[in-house]
Amino acid sequence: MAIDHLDGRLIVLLAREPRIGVLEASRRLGVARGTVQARLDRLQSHGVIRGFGPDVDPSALGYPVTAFATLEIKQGQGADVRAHLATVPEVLELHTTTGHGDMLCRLVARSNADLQRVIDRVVGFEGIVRASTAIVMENPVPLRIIPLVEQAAEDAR
Amino acid sequence: MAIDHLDGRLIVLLAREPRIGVLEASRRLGVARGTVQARLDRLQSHGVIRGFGPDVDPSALGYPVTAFATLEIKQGQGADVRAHLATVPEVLELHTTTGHGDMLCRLVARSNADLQRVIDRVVGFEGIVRASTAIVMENPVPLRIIPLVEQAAEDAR
DNA sequence: CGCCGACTAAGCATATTGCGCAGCGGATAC
DNA sequence: GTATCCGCTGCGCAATATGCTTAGTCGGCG
Repeated sequence: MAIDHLDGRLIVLLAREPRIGVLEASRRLGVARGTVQARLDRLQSHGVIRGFGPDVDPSALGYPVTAFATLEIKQGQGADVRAHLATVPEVLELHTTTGHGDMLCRLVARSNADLQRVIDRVVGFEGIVRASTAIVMENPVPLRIIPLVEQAAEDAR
Repeated sequence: MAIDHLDGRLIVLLAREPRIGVLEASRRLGVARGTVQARLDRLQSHGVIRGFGPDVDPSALGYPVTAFATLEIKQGQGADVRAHLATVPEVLELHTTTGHGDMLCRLVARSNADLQRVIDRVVGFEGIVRASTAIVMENPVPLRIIPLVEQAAEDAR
């Protein structure tokens, strides 16, 4: 779904100041409250905005180490491996990618030593042929969406 | 910061039903409103909960293609490359990782053809020696935090 | 034993929400 | 040209939530 300029401003506003409500947003955007409400409903029902879940920082929870693991899977074992990885809390996300029928997953751990435990648990499963892990040192660009929203809103102009 | 069982339940509740307010949360958890308010304040001030930003779906915005690019950087060019990548809206996140002074970034694009444009823009910068890209086909485990929160709350028990 | 921190329960003024209403363009179809 | 539709506005209403304060209770800890 395409978004227009007002949608873009609304999303950016909400991203920057999530605590504000519909009424405050309408004041900031200079439109009627009903308009903001209608736009929000539309954005949510169209799935552009999935929700407003709390943004939890794993490092504040005691998991300061992040890593990405590339997994090589034995043919035909994909579904089993997925189910296995879904049971590991430290697996924050999992993608299947082009390449060699591979998967890429994001892991967190309590320490570098703990990462070993996590990796052992991840790869300790029949069907995973090989895993190569890259530990994250810095995160210069944290997961963001604002620039893309602005781009999309601009395109619709 | 360690979280206790009530913190864990609160976070999970908010993650599952973000629209509920403090009062409703206190009803669901069976505790007083002031308690929920105090817990929330504490979680936020300690950075466990960074905020409640809208969860935007790039594919609904017209960017259905996701890819991960591993970048090899020329020595000493790290800072410049970071600044460059930060200007590309399609770069949703960027990490520096162990390995070969490498970086890993998440990209989105409007189509596979458009991905070529994005990659050209990403690597069209002096300082990037090589890039290898993996296109995401499926996302069996979307970015999640609930299992980790439950784990952390359990550990504190 | 006394203190302290956390939780409960209640109250109050204010702000926000969800909802419906009529009116008003601008764009579109005929 | 004109009828129609759609989105936005501005308003009002009752119901509800918020921010804040107070007082009382309970358990742990030095």
